[in-house]
Amino acid sequence: MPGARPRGRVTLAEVASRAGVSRTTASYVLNGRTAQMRISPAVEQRVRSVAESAGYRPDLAAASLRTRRSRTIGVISDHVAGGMFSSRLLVGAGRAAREQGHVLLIGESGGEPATAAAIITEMVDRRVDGVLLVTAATSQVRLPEGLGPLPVVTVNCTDPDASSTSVLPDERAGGRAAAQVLLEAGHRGIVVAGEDAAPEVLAGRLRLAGIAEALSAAGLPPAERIACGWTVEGAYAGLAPWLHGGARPRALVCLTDRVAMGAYQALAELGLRVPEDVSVVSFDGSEIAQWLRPSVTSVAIPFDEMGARGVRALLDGEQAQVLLPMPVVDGGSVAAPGVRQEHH
Amino acid sequence: MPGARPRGRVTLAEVASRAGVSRTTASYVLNGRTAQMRISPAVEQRVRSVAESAGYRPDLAAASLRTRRSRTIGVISDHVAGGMFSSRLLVGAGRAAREQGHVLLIGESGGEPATAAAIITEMVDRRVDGVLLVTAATSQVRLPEGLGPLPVVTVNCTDPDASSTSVLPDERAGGRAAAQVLLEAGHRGIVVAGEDAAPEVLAGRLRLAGIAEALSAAGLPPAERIACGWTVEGAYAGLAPWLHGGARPRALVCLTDRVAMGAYQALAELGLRVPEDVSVVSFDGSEIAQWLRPSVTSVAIPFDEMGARGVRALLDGEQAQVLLPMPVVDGGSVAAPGVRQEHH
DNA sequence: CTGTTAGCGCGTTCAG
DNA sequence: CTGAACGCGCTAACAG
Repeated sequence: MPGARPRGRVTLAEVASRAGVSRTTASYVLNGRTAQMRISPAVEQRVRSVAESAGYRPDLAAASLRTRRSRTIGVISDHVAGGMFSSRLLVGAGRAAREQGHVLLIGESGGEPATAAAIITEMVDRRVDGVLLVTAATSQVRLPEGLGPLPVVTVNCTDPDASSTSVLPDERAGGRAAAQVLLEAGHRGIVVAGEDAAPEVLAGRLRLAGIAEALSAAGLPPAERIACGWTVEGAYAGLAPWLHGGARPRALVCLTDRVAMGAYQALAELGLRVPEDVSVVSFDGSEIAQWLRPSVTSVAIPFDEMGARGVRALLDGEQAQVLLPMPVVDGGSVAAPGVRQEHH
Repeated sequence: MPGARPRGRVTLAEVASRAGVSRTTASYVLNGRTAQMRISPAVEQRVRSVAESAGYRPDLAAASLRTRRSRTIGVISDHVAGGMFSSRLLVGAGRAAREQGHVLLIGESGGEPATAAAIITEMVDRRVDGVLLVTAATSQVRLPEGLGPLPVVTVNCTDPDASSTSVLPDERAGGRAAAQVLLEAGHRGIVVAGEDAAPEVLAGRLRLAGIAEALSAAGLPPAERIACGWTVEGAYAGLAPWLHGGARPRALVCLTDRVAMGAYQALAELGLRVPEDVSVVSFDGSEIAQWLRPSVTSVAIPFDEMGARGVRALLDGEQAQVLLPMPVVDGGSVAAPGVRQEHH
């Protein structure tokens, strides 16, 4: 059929008239309500094929006006979009949203409450169906005002009252897993490098708790702690003097991959090899872990999955605190204590 | 005034009636069309204050139905959201969009044309005002179908006909800048590590061209090339044998920060120090550059700015190929050739 | 049973 | 400065 180019958009009225039915009937057919409306299969078929061949797409603005829903989910984050790998959360969330015909509206506050408030206003104005409140670091956040009765799921964070549904990595189990990797390799004396200082950041605390649990369960004393922040520079600055002072750890748990990178630098400076001299395990499962030489075994934050689960929880109206497992990504940084290689 | 809680939303009709005017008048006032409609200042003031105190917010779905605009921008990317630092583009784009009362609708195709098509459909259905087509790597892309007459700005990429407005980093000038840093430090023999192989990736080619230009302008012969991909592993695997074979470069340009990281690993293995033995400059300006020890001087991709410029170009209807400067982020990886430190 | 008429939702805008 | 129509899909009430 020549000249049948689908120029412009086709309205429901047009589909209806071409199919020789009313808008109402067309609407019911296309929304799958033929059963309760007892519409004849013949009519249904006709409407469907017309809609199909005309490339009919409902105008979501019009539908939205009526239904007060927009098939749109708002994602409000502090530093997720710009984050090194937390941004993967957006990928998982986007995929899950698309599977249900939804789309993501994003807004990054940069940690500014005023910006967050502005973002919320914009999203509410656009009638988002729900909001994902996301943080780059596992933490507690106060639910911002202005969301009204909108469904909210907090991802990688909880609010103080734990009143909302939340999706979090199981950091405590992750901590146990990290320690377990070293224990199973035969290590006994484990040193932990990293900070738990920032009071609103939960990850450090929980990871430490998990490590402590695993050691305790194995009948071992608590691990030695080297406080050295969360960063590459901090880790190097904290560990280098300690090592220069003669410390010779055999097994090191770094609380983030960045700390592991700083640790590698400090160890290399002393000529200590991974894993021959020191076994290392870290957290986050970021690309950094794989880039180190040898790659470091890391307990991964499942950002992708967190985003997807957050969206599903939102759309399915789930009411729960979801704890997602943190998979151990094996690297080449762990070995049995074996024979200690001596050199200077 | 007690009990004046702003429950639910206030409609324009309500504002109008409270102010004792028609919806029309209220609409004109709130849209700033008082001048052309010759509305009295008194009425204007009254409407404004009522709207303000009632916390009036227009229903964008309704407005959208009429105006066919949504104050929403679609961002369609391949691997930006999950990218290590290209995700910063979303931050810049979001900020610029918000400044103009717009919001970002994102969709990541993962490089799948089918997914991209689905995303486009969803965005068109939601009447986005325009689309930012973004790639994580500087490249050429064919404009996808289905966008119809929607304004499109390509960011970090161009289409083969260069028909659309595009925003790109000035990779060629960046290449010149990288070489310049080494030339100004007094280096003459420069080696380039990295790949230009992938035909659709422009960055490598342009960076190389810029480097060649700078060397040529300085009356120097072309740089030696070590092809070793774009990755940490690739760079290490490519450079280590070369160095073991006795090569002793004094100045190295790495085509990405990841290559620089691999280069550092290979250099360290040979006991070659940066910058005493080898000066290193790289590209991307990612966080990796700062984490290396010493941090590597890197020619940065201004992702943040690219996102912002892309949005502005879209909203202002700009028609041009924008080339953004790539700032040199100084690190501690460059020194004068000076006295060569010998050791093994 | 099968399908239609009619009005809603809310801001915008043309003709008064 | 106002009345009324409009954009488009949804759905309660109703007729063939």
